[in-house]
Amino acid sequence: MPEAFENIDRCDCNTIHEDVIFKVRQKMPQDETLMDLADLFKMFGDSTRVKILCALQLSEMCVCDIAVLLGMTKSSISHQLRSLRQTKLVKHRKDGKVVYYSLDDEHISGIFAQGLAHICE
Amino acid sequence: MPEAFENIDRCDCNTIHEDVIFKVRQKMPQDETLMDLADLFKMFGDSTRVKILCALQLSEMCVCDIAVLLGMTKSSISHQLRSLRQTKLVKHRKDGKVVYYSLDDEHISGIFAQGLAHICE
DNA sequence: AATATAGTTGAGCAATCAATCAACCGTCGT
DNA sequence: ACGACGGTTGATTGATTGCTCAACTATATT
Repeated sequence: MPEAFENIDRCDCNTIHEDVIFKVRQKMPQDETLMDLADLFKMFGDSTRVKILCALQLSEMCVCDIAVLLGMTKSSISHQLRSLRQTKLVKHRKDGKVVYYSLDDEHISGIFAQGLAHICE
Repeated sequence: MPEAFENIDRCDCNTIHEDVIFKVRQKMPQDETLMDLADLFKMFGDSTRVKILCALQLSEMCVCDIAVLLGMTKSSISHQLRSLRQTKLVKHRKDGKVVYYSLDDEHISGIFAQGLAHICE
């Protein structure tokens, strides 16, 4: 039994196209990469975070600014910014009491553009 | 009170940078668009769906093929394919008993590429 | 020192979600 | 007609998740 079918125990069906499975398995990125990719896109999969990222694309903003803009509490915004910080999508600088957030990745606008292209098909 | 602060009732803080909020609010895409965008990226925010999309990028596959490849049940794969179908990310053709799935969007590879670029920074 | 404001944090809760299970449909081979 | 197989579906369940609330830190003002 070739290595391509090592997972057959957890699967409830027979193999139909051995060649396809073998070829695809060889070319697939490794599991960890795809997990990281999913975790990244998870950040774009919530409307609040999308709005925050979209806003920061237009201007650096403090937590209060974002809260007023979206009509939400500082707390909820702060929680989301924490996630975005951990995923290295936003960065922050402190000026007195105020914490200013801005984008920390040049790929974000590209990801948005591709997504919008799909929406507006 | 300018219209830029119409949401101030749901917010628990004073406005700091009126000009920034006003400018950003004018340039932001409308709410519905951003909701749709989040719904799209939600599809990329799960490792099983990412793997399915990644596999279909390499070859057309039937449900059993994908199940064997990922070591999961037909049922769980079928459930995920249903979501991907509804979001117009994959299409299917039937040949006898077998249902073949393939990508239905040319932007997917672009989205993947941008995401991977962020991962591998 | 006292107060107010900007922001963070952890616990709790309701909603969302992905895998499981069992039942089912449709097509093929006999 | 029957059984086997590929695939779908709905209900259930355990886990994840986003917002709220309350408590807290830190900086600025008086």
